Amino acid sequence: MHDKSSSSASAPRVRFAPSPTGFLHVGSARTFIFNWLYARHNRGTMVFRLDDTDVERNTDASVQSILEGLRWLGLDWDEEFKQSERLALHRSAAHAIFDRGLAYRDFTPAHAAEGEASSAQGAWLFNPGMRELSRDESDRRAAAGEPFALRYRVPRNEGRIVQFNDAVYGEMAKPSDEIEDFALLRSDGNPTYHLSSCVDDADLRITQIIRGQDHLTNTFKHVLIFEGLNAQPPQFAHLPLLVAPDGAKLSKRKHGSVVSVTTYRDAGFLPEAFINFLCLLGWSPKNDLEFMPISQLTELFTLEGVNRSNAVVNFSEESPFDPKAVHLNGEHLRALSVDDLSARLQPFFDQAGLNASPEKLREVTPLIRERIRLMSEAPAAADFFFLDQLPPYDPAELIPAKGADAAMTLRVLQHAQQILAAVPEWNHDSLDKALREAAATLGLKAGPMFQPIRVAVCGRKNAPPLFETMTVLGREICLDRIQKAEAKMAEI
RNA sequence: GUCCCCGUCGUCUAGCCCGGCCUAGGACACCGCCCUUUCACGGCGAUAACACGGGUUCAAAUCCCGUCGGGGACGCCA
Repeated sequence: MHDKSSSSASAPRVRFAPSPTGFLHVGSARTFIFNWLYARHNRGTMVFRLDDTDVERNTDASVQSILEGLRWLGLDWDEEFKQSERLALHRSAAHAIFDRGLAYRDFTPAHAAEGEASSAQGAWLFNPGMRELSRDESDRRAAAGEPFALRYRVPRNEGRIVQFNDAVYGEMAKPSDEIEDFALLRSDGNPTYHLSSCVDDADLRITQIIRGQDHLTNTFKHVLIFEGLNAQPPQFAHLPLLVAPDGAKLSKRKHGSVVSVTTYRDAGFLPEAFINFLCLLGWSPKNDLEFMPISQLTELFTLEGVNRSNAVVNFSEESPFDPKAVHLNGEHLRALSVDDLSARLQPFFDQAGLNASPEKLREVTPLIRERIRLMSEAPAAADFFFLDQLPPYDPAELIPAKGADAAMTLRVLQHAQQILAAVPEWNHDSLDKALREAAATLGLKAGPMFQPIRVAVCGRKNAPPLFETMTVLGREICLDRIQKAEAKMAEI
C-alpha cells in the first residue's frame, strides 16, 4: 500500500465514553471491549472519555466504580479526557453553529410542554414561535437576560434526507422532517450530551464510533451536528443490545446487581472468561470457535462479525449468571497454570476465613480445579483441607449406598486405620496399593471400601480423588478423622 | 402515538449479501451412555429451530411484499 490515501487512512481512533451515573454495567463493558478489540486489532488508539456533562447526576463514586470495573477487565487505553474540562470548547462550537444560522434560541421555559397531549399526538418537533424569531428580537431577549436553550434548526420541508452508513446496520436514512429540533445548549448554558459528544468526537479525531444500538436513531442528529461543525462524521458502528431474559434492555434499575461487572468479579469470574463471554454476545468469529483468549479475540475481531439482533443474557434467582458464562469460566480456569490459578484463588480463601497458606493452597489447587467453575466455589470445595475440625456430618453418610452395611463400614474404618498407621510411605502409590489390598482382604470392591474413608476424611461424599487428598492432608490428620468416624459409627 | 431496528434449536450463534453443497452446522443447558473409588473433567449420543402468509424461481432459511411478534428512540438525561 503506497497510494496517496495512506495519510488519510491513518490508524483508527476509537473511544469509550461512559457517563458516571452508576456502576459499570455489562452492556457498557461489552461496548468498551469491542472498542478496545477494534483498536488493538487495527493498531489504533483507544480513548477513554468521561461524558460527565450532567452535573446533577454525576457522582465521584460512580467514576471510581467504573474505573474499578475497567481495571478488573485489565484492558488499557491510550488517552484520557473529561468532558467537564472541555466545556469552553463545546460552548464555542455551539456559538459557531448559531452564527452559521443552524441553531436558534428557544425561550420556552424548560419542561413547558411536558406531560399533556403532546407526546400522545405523535412526535414533538419544536416549540411554536421560536424558530421564526428574528435575530434582532432573539438578541434583544437574550440581552435582557431571558433564559433560553439553543436548538438545532433541523431542515423542514426541504425534502432533506439525513443519511449515514453504519458498519453494522448498513445504509441508514431518515427525512429531516421527522427529526425534532434537539437542544445543543441548556438554558443554564451547559452543553447537552449530543453537542458535547459530537464536538469531542470531532476534536479528538475519532474515526469509528462503536456504541450501543440505543443510539442508532440519535445518530441522525449527530450527523446534523457534525455538519454544523463543518466536520466529516466518523464511521458509525452500532452494537445490538444486551437484553434481560424478559426481553427488555439490561438496566441497573430494573435488573439490579446482576448487570454490574463487579458482581461477576466478586463471584469469581476470570476477567478473560468474562470478556470471552461478552464477545460471544452480538459477535462471532463465524468459525465455531468459542473458547478464545484475549490475544485470539484481538486477532479475530472485526466489525463485519457483529450481528444485528439483540442478545439475551440469562440470569435468574436460582442461577444469577448465564450458564454459558459459567461454563466458559470453567474452561478458562482449567487453562490456567496451577501457580496462576492458585494465586487467583487465594483471596477467595482469605475472604472465607480459611487461613490457607499459599504453599498448602498450591497443593490443593490441582485437586479442585476440575471441580469448580467459579472461583467463589473453591473454598466450599476445599474447606476440609484447611479446617482443624471437620464440620459435623451425618454418620449415615459413612455407609455406602451399596456394597456394605453399617457393620461392614465400621470394619472398613477400623481396618483402614490399622493399615494406614502402618503404611511405610505416605504417598499416592502406596496408599493406593495398601487400600486396594485392604479391600481384597475384606472381600470388598473399591467403591464400598473407599467411600467410608472418603467421608471420614473429607466429611462429605463428593470430594477430590481419595489418595491425592490423603497425601495432601497427611497421615496424622487422616488417622484422627478416621478415628472420629469410628466413634460416630458407634452412635448409630 | 410517531419513527427506527430486529425475528434460525430454550439461550448464544453459523448459514442469508453472491438462491441449489442445509435430510440447517457449532456451543451452553437438559437427558442417556462410556471413562471412573465419589464428585467433577473428558469422550460419545439423543431431543430441539428457519415467526406466519403470499409471491418470484426448476429450486428459498437465503430474493420481494404483507402480517404478526420483540426491542429501541422520540428530554434543556446520557
